[in-house]
Amino acid sequence: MKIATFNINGIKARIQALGDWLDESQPDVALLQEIKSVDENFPRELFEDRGYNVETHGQKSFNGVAILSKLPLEDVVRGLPGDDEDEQARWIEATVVGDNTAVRLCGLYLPNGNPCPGPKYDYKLAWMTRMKARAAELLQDEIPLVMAGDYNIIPQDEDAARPEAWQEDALARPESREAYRKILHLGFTEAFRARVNGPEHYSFWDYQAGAWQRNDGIRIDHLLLSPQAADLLEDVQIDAAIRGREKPSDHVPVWIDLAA
DNA sequence: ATGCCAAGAAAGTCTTGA
Repeated sequence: MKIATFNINGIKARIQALGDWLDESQPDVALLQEIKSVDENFPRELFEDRGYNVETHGQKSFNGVAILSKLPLEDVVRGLPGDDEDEQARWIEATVVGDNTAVRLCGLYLPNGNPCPGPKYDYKLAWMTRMKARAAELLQDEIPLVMAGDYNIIPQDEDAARPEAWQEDALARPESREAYRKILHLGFTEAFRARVNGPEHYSFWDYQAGAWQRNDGIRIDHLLLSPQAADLLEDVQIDAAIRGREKPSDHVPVWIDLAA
């Protein structure tokens, strides 16, 4: 079961690039972030025509997450549980049933948190505390669980081309990394680092200052696997070349293959 | 790089991103 995460930075602006990538990459599941669309305006027929089931959790202008899946999507949850006041669309869950096992999927768009310090950074850290509680709850089911998306976290210095430029940034601050590790330490395996060591592996390049051409990137899109999911991991890749195409997102897809 | 590019909402030029 091929499961991808992709921050598309606006569905309207990414119809061509996203469609081309889906046709080539043929993921069974694609967890999308920053659809920047309300549910009613999401062009679901573009994906249904390709054989995908579509579930969205959108909002006007900003944020918004979606799941595309060739397998039926069951037990959909929209919004990160734990705060009824939170109106930002950053979390969606669903279950798919593969040939060998069911898999619980969480698609997430973790808050950026800049500028920090400040209220946006407080929101980021509070959101991560809430995510940890939800993750702990889901782990109790002891079925394969995949939490994938734009974490807006640079886990370690080797995950940035210029780590010194990010030292004071909400993506790399010690408090951010600590909150990320607290989630990991519930028992998750970060798929990419389970398979690939070393620097120069990125999932985001800024549109400005020729960041892509200079490979001035950061790795902030991650797939976290529960123990039951980690045991099924067969492959993990970053589709970096997508970033060099016409009208790209500033993020690229990251995907895993699970023996599910 | 405390905003070089991009997207969205809107019809000016903001806000947001990371």
